[in-house]
Amino acid sequence: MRKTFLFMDTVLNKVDAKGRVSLPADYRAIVKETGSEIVCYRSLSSPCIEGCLEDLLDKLATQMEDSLDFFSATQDDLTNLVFGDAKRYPFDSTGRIMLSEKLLKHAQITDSAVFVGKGRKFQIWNPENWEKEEKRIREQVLKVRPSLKEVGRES
Amino acid sequence: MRKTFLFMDTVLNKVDAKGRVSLPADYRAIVKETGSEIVCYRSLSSPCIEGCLEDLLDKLATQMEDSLDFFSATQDDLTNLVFGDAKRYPFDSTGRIMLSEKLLKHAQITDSAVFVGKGRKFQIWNPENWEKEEKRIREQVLKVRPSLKEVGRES
DNA sequence: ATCATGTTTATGGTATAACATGGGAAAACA
DNA sequence: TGTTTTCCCATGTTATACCATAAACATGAT
Repeated sequence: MRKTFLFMDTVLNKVDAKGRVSLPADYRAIVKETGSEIVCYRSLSSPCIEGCLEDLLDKLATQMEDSLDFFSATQDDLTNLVFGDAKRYPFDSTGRIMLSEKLLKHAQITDSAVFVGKGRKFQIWNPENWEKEEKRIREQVLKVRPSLKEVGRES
Repeated sequence: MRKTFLFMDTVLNKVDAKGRVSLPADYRAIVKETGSEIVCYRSLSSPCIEGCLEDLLDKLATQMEDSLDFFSATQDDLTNLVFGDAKRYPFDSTGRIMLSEKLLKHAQITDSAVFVGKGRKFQIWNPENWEKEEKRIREQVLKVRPSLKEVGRES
């Protein structure tokens, strides 16, 4: 069981009529090596699916248990929101997960999907939506931090 | 025995004339793997049934013993209510539990019920009531704490 | 570079197992 | 003995596991 792992890269895969899609091989390796499982839920902020290892949500559950008391109203709302939407998505022997209708609809995904690494988490986007989103993010970043234009150039 | 136990997802099941309802398969797996039992009681704050593993109530009892708020009247009353109301709900070979008239009435459940995951706990709602409740939570949470858009992101 | 070869990955199709749910028999209870 | 609860079988549906092929990739030799 390795200590560090990162969901990375951007991978385009097909989604078949049953909603099946191959989890990128690198992601599968992470699941195997950590012994955890993939959990997905609708992103609260974007029209995309978000995924992470179950370990991360378990950590969140423990934090909530410890920081807020058993009868807290805030805890009530939060846990409903987060865990009511999340669900395990195990992959079969060929490496595919089956996305639910709810998730596909939220992300406007029909016949193909883009996996985007985010470190401890990843996102699954409709390809056209992701193209726009990536553009938006790049422009936003350069607006806020013009100095980043120089990043990566050998000078 | 697995490392993490999280009640998740939102699943709609039918309730038959006898008050029987299938416990979601994922929940049953948790019960089997932990060797604990499902305990249900009327929610103190909402018109719904609340459930968890017996282990969790045991933890609550221990917390009350050890608490510096040993004489907190409120905590005391709340725990009394829970333990006075709680009861084991074992499931049969087909995976169904039989909800009592008391619980069904409190949650206004008749012919169908929605299981909502809450991490270490879960809730059982009348479908229409849950629809309203989910809407309320989403609006409430995003209004009060916009930063919660970041829930689940590593901080 | 180009080609050949073996390996991993993606994807379509299908068989199998698991699940939810209706119904009913046996057991417990009053 | 009537009522309730528990247990088990039967069925349609759905999800899962598995097989087969095709595409992508890495590797080494020419």
